[in-house]
Amino acid sequence: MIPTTRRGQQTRAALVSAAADVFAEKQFLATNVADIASRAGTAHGTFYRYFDSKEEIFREVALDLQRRMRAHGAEDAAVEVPVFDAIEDELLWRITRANRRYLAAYQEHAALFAVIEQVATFNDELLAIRKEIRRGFVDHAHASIQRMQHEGLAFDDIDARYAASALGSMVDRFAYVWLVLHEPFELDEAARTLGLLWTRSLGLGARRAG
Amino acid sequence: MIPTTRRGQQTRAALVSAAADVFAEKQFLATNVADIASRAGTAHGTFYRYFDSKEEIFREVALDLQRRMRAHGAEDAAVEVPVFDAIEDELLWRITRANRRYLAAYQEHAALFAVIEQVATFNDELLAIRKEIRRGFVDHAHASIQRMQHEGLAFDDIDARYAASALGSMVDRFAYVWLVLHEPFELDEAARTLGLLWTRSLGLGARRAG
Amino acid sequence: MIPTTRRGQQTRAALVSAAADVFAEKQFLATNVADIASRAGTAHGTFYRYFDSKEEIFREVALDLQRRMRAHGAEDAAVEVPVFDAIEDELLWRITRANRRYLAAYQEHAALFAVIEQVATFNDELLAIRKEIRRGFVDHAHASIQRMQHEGLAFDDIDARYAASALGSMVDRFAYVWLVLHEPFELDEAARTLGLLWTRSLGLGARRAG
Amino acid sequence: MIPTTRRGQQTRAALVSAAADVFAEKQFLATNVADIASRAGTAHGTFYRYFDSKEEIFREVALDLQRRMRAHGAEDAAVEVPVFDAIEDELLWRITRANRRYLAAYQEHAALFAVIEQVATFNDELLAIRKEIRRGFVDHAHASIQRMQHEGLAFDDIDARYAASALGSMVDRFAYVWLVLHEPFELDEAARTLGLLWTRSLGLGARRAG
DNA sequence: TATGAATGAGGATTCATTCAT
DNA sequence: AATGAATGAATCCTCATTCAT
Repeated sequence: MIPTTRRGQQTRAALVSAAADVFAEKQFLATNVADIASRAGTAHGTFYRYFDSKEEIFREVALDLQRRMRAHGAEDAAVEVPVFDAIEDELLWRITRANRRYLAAYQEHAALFAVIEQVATFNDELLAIRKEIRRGFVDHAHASIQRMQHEGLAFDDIDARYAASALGSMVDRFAYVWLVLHEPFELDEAARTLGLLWTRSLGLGARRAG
Repeated sequence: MIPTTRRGQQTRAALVSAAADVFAEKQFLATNVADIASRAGTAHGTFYRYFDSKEEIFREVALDLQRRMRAHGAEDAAVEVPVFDAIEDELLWRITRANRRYLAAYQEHAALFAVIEQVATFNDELLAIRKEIRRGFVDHAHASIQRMQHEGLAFDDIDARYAASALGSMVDRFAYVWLVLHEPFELDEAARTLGLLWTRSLGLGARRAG
Repeated sequence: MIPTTRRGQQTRAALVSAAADVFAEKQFLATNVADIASRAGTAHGTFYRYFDSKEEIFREVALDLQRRMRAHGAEDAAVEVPVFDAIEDELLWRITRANRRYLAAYQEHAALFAVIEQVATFNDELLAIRKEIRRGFVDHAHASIQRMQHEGLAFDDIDARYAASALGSMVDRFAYVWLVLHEPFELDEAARTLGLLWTRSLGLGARRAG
Repeated sequence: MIPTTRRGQQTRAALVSAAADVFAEKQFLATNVADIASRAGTAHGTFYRYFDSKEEIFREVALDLQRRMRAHGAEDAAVEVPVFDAIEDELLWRITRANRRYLAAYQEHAALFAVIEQVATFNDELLAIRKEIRRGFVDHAHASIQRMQHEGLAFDDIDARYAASALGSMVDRFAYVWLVLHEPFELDEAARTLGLLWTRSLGLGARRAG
């Protein structure tokens, strides 16, 4: 339910914000509505004025994150592109930058990503949102690979959809292993490596290392 | 607790087997001990003669799977290696085969993998087992990449550990997206594509598509 | 609380009217104050400006119905009485007409009667009102029977109070079974049958069917 | 759920018995599961081993009552019938006895009847049970009246179904008014009066008071 | 060893009512 | 007078685990 007065809006926002914190701290299962309400400084019952259930507020938190990630991507797109000698250099630069962006966003919200990952394993609606977050990344890759294949810049003996899904998974899961499972990696080196793996696997950087 | 009598051993085995079925069907959270016991044809209380908790029997089921996967890999290693013209051909063949093996195992036990993935998000012990299953795959890749780098067969401008983790994630997550999230892929094409992406990203198949 | 301004009176009336509708639709327990307020087009809090509780507004609705039923009876009493050959004919006519009136009123407000019946089972005040509605009918019958016994028109081997209660119950409960429990009956036939049972049971129509 | 061991059966029986007591004392709405469990001397959770909800145990209590009433009727049917001068005398005797039986049973379980009446106003399943209890009485009356009409013992200008329902309602509601609403009546006089009203209304005792 | 009954902590949700604006 | 936000007590039900036989 959406409040009409300023006071209501503040309360609702406080609940969403508190929920994001608590979910990040205690994950989904260990979080209970009472935690969220008390963290937001409201009565237990007030929660139910705005949300029907713990699932619903979680959805809101997850959608917020999705929205912020998209906004993040857009603002970042305004960055000026340097001049390159070769098209392959530019592609490597672009891909590395996109991966870096994804990793950085994951890093910033790692705890929330971890919970979303968790909830997606037992809640279909959240699974859909999780897939949605992923899709933006993968669909974009799919289109890029197809374009590069047409332009003779990428090997055309592989299926672009398979490749996009696999390479998307590579970045996505690498971030998870790094930031949620805490295997020790480092942002710049990760972005560089993933960029190289990505471009070389598609053939973009083929002559470079020859 | 490990039973001494034959009857006890049968009961215990029946519980583990029933648990694997029920966990695969209803995931971890929705499964309750009563389900497992009744599926095993024993009384509810009997469960606690052999296991301390739901977590413990799950651990056993997960370890069983891990054991079977390792056995699978070993038996498969006995397959005869054909004669190749070039070392790159052989590497592609080996890597594709390893990936195919992983995908096939995942396919066979997809439901259980999905549950392990779920439980690993909120249970540290299971997370360790999950990492263990993953490590076999990734450590092997790490060693291989290092060896290939030393032998001049792979690009040496990337960190082998980063690459192994990333490529391992690629295969692992691809399997999840395919078999748990049900994006439509096909085993042979998947193994072939993953093999090509893997080898090319490391430089092994560089000349091939030139 | 009774409002002084015209606006207040309108709001209060809107609440009572809305309450009657909602109570008839959802019975008492399933009705909540928010329903009534929103049906009346007022804010939730406004309700409590005029009524102390859900019970209180229900009492008002019930009393309204009682008032209307009495008015109904009164207006009906103005109907001209035809000329009869025998006193028994006239009594049958009067009793049938009274029963018909009660049944018709019940029919018109069946849903509300049903709720009153419900609330009377757990609320003493409403039980009193329910009895009140009933009493008008039964006391009148009691007096009539006594008079007829004195005049030799009715058997005097039965207690008028027992008989009045029993016969009142007969009509009252018949209406409930018909209109709330939905056993299929028909108004005219019902009024005729009840009238005959009533008069004969008291001896008024004894010779008639002999 | 039905227990297999003696111990379980005792617990279940204790719960049903406790429920009957508590329902009779506090009616349905004010009764909560905790009351029943503690009255039965069991833990709260034990209740749910045997019953899914408060509604379900109430159904059991109500069905118990229904069963006992039927048994009551049957055993009573064995009473020897005296010799009468006239058929009307015998009918009056039989009807009075049946009414007395119904009133006595109601008297014995008045509190439970009251609750069943209550629950039937908001629970469809209980309403069905309530109707069932009533039906035994009314159907029997319906058949009797038809038979008496065929044999010329009862007026045939009224519909037997209407009459049976009305007269059944008369007895049923009289009992309620007496034993639940506590209007002061007395068993023997009530049975006598109801018997006379019943027979005379149908014409059976027509000459008697002539 | 097996059985099935008993336990009781724990958490979600509702809604009549009060309060601040 | 009206609004709608806030309150929090009350109660149901689940289920992992323990116990008595």
